[in-house]
Amino acid sequence: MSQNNIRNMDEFAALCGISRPTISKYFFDPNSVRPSTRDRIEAALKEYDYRPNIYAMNQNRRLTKNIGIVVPYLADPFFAEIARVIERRCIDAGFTPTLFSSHGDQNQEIAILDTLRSLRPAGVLLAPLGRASDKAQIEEFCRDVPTILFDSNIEGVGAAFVGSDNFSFVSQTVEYLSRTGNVPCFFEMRDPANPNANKRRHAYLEMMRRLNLEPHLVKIDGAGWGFEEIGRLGALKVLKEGLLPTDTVLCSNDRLAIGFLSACHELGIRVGRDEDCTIRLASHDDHPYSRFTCPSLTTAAHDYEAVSDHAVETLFRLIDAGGALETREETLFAARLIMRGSA
Amino acid sequence: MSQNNIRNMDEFAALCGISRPTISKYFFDPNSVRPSTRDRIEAALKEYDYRPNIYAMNQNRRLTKNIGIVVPYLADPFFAEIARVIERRCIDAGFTPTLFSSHGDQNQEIAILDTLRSLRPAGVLLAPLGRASDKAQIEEFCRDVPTILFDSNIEGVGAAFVGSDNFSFVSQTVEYLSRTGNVPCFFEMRDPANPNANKRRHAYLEMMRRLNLEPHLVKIDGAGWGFEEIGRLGALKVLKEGLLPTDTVLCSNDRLAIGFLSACHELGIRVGRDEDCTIRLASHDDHPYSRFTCPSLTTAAHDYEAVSDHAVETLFRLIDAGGALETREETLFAARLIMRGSA
DNA sequence: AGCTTTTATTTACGCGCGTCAAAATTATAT
DNA sequence: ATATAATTTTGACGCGCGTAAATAAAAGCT
Repeated sequence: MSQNNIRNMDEFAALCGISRPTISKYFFDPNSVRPSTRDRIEAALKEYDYRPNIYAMNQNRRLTKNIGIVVPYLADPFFAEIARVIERRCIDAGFTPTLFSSHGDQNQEIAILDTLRSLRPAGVLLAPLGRASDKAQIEEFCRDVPTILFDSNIEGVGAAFVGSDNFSFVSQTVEYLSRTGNVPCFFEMRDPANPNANKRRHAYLEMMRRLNLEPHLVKIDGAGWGFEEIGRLGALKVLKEGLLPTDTVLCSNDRLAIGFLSACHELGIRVGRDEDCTIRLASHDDHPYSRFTCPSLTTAAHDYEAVSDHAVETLFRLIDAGGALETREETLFAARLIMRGSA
Repeated sequence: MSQNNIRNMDEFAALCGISRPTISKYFFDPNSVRPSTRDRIEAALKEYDYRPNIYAMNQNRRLTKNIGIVVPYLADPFFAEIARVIERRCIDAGFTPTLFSSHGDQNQEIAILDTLRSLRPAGVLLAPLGRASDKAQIEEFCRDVPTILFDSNIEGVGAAFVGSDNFSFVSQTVEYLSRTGNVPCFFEMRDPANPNANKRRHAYLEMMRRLNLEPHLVKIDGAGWGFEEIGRLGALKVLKEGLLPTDTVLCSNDRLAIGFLSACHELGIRVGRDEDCTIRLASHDDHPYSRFTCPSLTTAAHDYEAVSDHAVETLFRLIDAGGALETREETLFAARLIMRGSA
């Protein structure tokens, strides 16, 4: 690699012995030039280490190669993990992903959409905050920018939704718990931030109806995204006051369950399938930490890869199609029951 | 807010009744124009909702308002949290932060630096991978771009380093454990990815020497960033084979400790201070989940806020100073011992 | 060899804004 | 009121690249 004195594409083109428009074409899509030309450019690229100025590049392109990835709460390893996979796929496809986290805050989510607008991305993968989202703003954004929603759906908004099938999650855990032990009650936040929580409650009620079992909802107080602490405090209250209707608890999600386990430990209550255990606990999501809790969590796992891959593929189709699909697609992936120590 | 038909700064300037160079000046720094002018611009801004094209804007600016934030592993909530705080500070100061995660991979880290170069950021806050980093590349990057290292130091690289004082962490935990119980052994990975791990080992050895106690290092196998699983497998091996030299264990970091607790639970070993417990366990970092483990983790806490704030402030000073500080600064913040159930 | 199709070159313009210098205006101080 | 300093306006150029149309060259085919 020689000294990099190349100031612009003109100079690089001269060094290549190839005209600038062709170089420009190459950088937009390396396959759009003849293989022999491509080889010559890439040989020169190796030698001179030139990179076009991204600002000048994106200024007048019809379409940038940028992709926005927005998650509601990055401190949740679940989202960190899914963002990682999506990012990888975008890079491999020649795009430049940028990751944003709303950090559980509506204003931040709106600010991110605003920033994204000015980035003029080819497409956006958006996991909305859910109940806390300003739906009108998101809807307007989706009209302007090709967007795929994931994880958390907003009816009719965005070109497609890719997520998990909440009924598949809950039906499997309910079926397993009720088959192998006592009737499960459903432990959840009173006002869940995420629409998946509501779907899970409905799925629980529906499953209990089908199994001809009496449903019990245990609703706990708390707001925000600190689910572990909310679960812990809620469980402490419920356990201390003897409000738990059954000895089998199904948490709406793993983070609540982690808090529940913590409360049980504080109170000396043993959780699990063993003889000396008084509570069985299961949950949903297969949070990255759920295998390291004590006891490890029985849970229903997202198909991370499938959700990520399908979201990205749908976005690429959307981009190729010029920003609109024929109909709004909704794709849900089934869960996989993971039996561990807690139930 | 009226219809946004404004195509460029010229049109907006015309609507404002203010010349374009002044508008341009305003967008670079709102305080650089007379208050009355600023008010007029901001009134028009409210009415017409214009935003300058960031690509055209950054193309010829001496300095962009971009700041790069790079963390080694975003699926670790510790980094997610610190990134969140740093991001907030940057936005409040009028910068545009962009978050990158190396995902524990050297090639990704290098690719990120490459991307950052072409973003021409005003400054970068970089938490390197550590041992896995390509130091030569990082060094070269730091020569070109004003960079503050945080969390994990590389001697002599970057304009400054901001992190935690590992000796403060370990001295407090060692002192506490040995004062209130048995001699602690030090549980760590054989080849730690992070330089802090080495500093912690040295601090442990030094503290044991000072206290006139015999040190015991327990080194476990494993590579990568899945510390919980590495800790779990290591603990299973050590516990099963009776290789633990003392009943008091000090883990190098919380994520290893989470795995250790998991192993103990699997083996029916009770951890904590109570009579019926056979092991006491403490650790370092105050990982966001450490208060929810069973038992909750006694640990030494980073001063998140102080590290984030000081890193950001140092970066701003660096930017103001034109990209170079007189001398390379190293700032370390002390830990705070957090006593919980595990020891 | 002659034809067609594909690909590259030439030439030229424009994007939206940063920036500069000189002139004009406005605010502040005396 | 006048001088001085601070700010804004005017007018103009350039940044690095996208893109378009006309032309030329190369490749593929018969």
